[in-house]
Amino acid sequence: MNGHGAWEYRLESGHYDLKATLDGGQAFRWRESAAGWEGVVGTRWVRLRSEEAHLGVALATADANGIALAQIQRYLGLDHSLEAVLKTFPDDAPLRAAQEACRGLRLLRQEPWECLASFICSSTKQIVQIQQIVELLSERYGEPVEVPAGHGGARAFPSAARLARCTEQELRACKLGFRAPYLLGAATAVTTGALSLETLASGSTQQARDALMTLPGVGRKIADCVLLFAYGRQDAFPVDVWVQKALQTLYFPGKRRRSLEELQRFSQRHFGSNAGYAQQYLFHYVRAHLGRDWSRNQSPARRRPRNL
DNA sequence: AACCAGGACACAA
DNA sequence: TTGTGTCATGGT
Repeated sequence: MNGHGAWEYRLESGHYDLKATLDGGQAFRWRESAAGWEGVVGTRWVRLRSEEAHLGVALATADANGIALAQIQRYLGLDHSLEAVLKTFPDDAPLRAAQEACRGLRLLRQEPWECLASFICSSTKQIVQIQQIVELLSERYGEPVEVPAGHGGARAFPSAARLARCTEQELRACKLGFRAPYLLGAATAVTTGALSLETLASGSTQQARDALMTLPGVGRKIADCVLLFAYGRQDAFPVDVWVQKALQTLYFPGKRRRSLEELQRFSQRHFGSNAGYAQQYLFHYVRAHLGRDWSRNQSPARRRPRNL
């Protein structure tokens, strides 16, 4: 244990961009402090700090048998080679630029329920607002987890069973708005076993997608987010407004507007065996480096004015 | 102060 | 199939 009541470990990681990965729209509970990125993985408080070629990992309790570290390693996507993944990207200008701009960005492997619930809350919300919602849900309905001495409290993301016992009004009070009945319905389906999140790990991606899409509030995009960010399905390719604009502008510049379905098909055949990774690189690239004006001015998806 | 946000859904044509 | 209005809330 160090001087601040936490147990310190390390994970070999190569260069790892914690901000891009933990604060880039995959997960919503990580906060940066002076000592590093703090969050909860499962029922464990964790603080991460990026060093030269490894990650410093601080835990609230000793990890005698290495189980905690193994879980965190998996969560961070360290059990696969980033270098090998990037080599499978097609050699085109947009992806080269995205790779250059996103060094050290990785895909996480989150817990399915937390990921699913978070993205049900995500529709038509900015990332900062999703973070607020997810934090409110955790504060009010999550179980407390152990934290280092002198550290403020922390809670796990609430279980499906706990959220299923909430009323729609209680969820609306967490700023969910029209998404409240969606989350309630999904929590109920998962709790009763109408949908088993465990069995989605086996079977084809399409089968898992169909199963997820039976849940209220879960369409193609949110299903693909869960498949990619929780189940590691690289053939999932979530197309949100940003990715849609990125694909249209970078791959069909000045051409007629491609429908969502067309972009979906293009992505499947163009980006190869790690399409999901490419998607996250494009998403992060256009958001972080091209920014908001780009989305306004060149948006081919922008709704045309009424009365015209 | 408008505009838009890691959409889904019911409904129209 | 493809296109629209609606839903709730607040950041920029």
